[in-house]
Amino acid sequence: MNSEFTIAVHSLALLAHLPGHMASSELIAQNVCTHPARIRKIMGILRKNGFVKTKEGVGGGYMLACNPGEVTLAAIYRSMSTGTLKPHWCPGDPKEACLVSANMHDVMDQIFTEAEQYYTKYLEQHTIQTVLDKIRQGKCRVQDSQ
Amino acid sequence: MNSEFTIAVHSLALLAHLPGHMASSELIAQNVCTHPARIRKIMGILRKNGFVKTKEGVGGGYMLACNPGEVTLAAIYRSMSTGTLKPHWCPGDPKEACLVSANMHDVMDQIFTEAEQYYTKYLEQHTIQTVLDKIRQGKCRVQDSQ
DNA sequence: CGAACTGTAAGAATTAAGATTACAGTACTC
DNA sequence: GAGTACTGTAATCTTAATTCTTACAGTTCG
Repeated sequence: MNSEFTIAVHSLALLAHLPGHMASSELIAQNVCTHPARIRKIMGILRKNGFVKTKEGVGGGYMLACNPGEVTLAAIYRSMSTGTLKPHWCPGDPKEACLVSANMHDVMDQIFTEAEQYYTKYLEQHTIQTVLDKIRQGKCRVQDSQ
Repeated sequence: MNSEFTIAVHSLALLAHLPGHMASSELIAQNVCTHPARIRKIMGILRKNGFVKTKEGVGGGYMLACNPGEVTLAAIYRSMSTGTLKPHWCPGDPKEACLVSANMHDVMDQIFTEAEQYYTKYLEQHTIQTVLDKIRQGKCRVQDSQ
């Protein structure tokens, strides 16, 4: 799995956290620690799925377009990363005479797909809001350190 | 996630499938479609966890040391790949003043850990035997084709 | 028009995964 | 006890996935 799901959650949580619920790709990128172009790509997917709205041109950026308490991590995962849990490489060879070698790929594929459903079942329990709550009640580094 | 879990399941299912429940790393490697050295590495982990026994020397190889109906995929996953579901890259920066950036890493880490528990909960439902059953009832390529 | 944004794609750089090689150790057989 | 057929393990090479960077066209506002 790549990190697009994590970055999407981070970006949405950040927008929910900020007073105006709005930020440019550059600001989000700094917060996430990646490149603005990567943020724009991910926000494009979130826009197509209705989680954010885009404002182009001067003073533009991304704006939260959903209720943070209603959007689950499962919904975000589904729009970003469905199917990325299973490894890329797969064992066996369909042309083999041995049943195990010939059918292992299909069997494991089915198992990974069903396991992913359990995975997303957990993600249903979290929303952008609950993530934000966890973040806020987490240790406040700024005051702890120095 | 890399493919060690899948290969481990494949190897154990193959051993359970074979009459003598035994095979060399080279035979397994051919069946899985990978290199014998990779199989030996994975079988070493399975041996340390008691799933197989090793016989070195001439006529040696790996032998099933467990009841295929009792060993769940969850047990195999735990010994091979715990923690590999989460992406390697992680967003945010603990040194940031912004709470979201500072704490996102810890929060997502916790979420991925808990989601993995749901994932393995599904894997509890499968054993080497149920995988083998699926393989055997799957379409038999050898007779279908040609 | 020009400045400050987004949208998108191509290519480079980095990192993880997998393949290969090598060789020491073990056990069987002659 | 020498030779053969295995495993155990580590180092290195290759390939593929991920991430970064650059570039530029399109949009909006002053």
